[in-house]
Amino acid sequence: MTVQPGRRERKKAATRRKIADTALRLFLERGYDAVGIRDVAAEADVAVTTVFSHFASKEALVFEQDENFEQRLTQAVTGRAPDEPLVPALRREIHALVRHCTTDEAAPVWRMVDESPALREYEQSVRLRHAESLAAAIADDLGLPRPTTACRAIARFAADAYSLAREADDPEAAVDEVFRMIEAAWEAAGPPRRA
Amino acid sequence: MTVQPGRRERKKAATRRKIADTALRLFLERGYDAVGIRDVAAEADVAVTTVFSHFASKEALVFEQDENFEQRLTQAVTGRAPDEPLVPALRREIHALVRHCTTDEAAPVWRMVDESPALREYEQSVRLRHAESLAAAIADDLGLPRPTTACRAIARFAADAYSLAREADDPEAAVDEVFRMIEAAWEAAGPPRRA
DNA sequence: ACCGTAACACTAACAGTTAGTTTTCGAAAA
DNA sequence: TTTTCGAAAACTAACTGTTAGTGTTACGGT
Repeated sequence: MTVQPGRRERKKAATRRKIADTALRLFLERGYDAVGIRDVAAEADVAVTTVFSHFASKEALVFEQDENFEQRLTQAVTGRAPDEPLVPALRREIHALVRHCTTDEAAPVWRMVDESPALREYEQSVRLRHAESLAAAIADDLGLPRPTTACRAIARFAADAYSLAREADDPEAAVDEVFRMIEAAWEAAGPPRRA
Repeated sequence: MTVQPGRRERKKAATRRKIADTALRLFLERGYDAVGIRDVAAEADVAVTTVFSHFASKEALVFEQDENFEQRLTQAVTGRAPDEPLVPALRREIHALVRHCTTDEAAPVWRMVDESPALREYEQSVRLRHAESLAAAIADDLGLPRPTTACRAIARFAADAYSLAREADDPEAAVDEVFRMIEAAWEAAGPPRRA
């Protein structure tokens, strides 16, 4: 029985991790722009094409864990207590995510992102993808067949909250401030169509 | 007197326009990805480096007029009737912009944008820049020294409205729907701090 | 033991972008 | 007019991310 992933998949995962770790280390040591894909490949002892078979682009090397992020967002909606309203649950999770980004461990990475136009642009596209997933989760939670404009709007607003908070002097306060606005927007969007 | 721009600047502007027009024509004829910068340069009868001295990137060739767009947004705030509230003025302008994008003249360009990941990503960064300008205009309108988080949030929400409307089945209705939410968010953001 | 296939390597190229340098030519001083 | 200056554009030549094409290895199921 192959309950655990076989050696093949373990090796693949190991290669992937080695590439990602090496890349992040080099980026932080020498700067994102100063490190080429060829440098990463050489240091990780793999071929350039192998890097691109694991990651779609150079920027993707930095946002390796973004699926984690996405799942936390959607689970904040789908996995919340039955009696907890939607928006506060979302607020709590975004709070946690923002706090996580300001960790000493994660801060240098985000500083690097802020300093590189290419990475900033890529992060936006990642955020938009997350907003789409979130919109789908919200629609599902409401029993809608597919995301309405209101669902998508709230999801984008939440993504904006995250983005603005990261740039604010007091990130946590910014989350609260924007979420007061989102709460009002959500109520104005009309009744969640239940009962 | 050199009231009108001299021949030099006219030639420069002509070169710029020729490049942009040629590029857009080729992109629409053959598809964005199928046309290289070298093709554009050859067809416009300029050197490749000249293209990049006028436009920062290949994508920028498509969004040549984005400053126009930006000005219309900010002027909707700064140039509105003295008694008109902020959000409705913004709503009107976004309405007009969305309508403009669905014009027969502009539609093929936007279809091309929607089909190219690179262009979509670039458009997001343009939109974010516009949102920043808009936030600055809003802050200025309120007499604030610099954009608060609430200003920036409303500006982003407006940009989201534009983006969502473009993707919606009924763009104009989508603008109205999202702006009902924005209106509520704006009121929840607290009193505009005057009087 | 054997075969299919997924992972990876290698080569070579393409496309966007930039640096460095030189030529052209309009604009204003002389 | 002539000279001179500077910006615009050309040309060359590269660098970098990315991909296609083509083998080679070694795991996994038979």
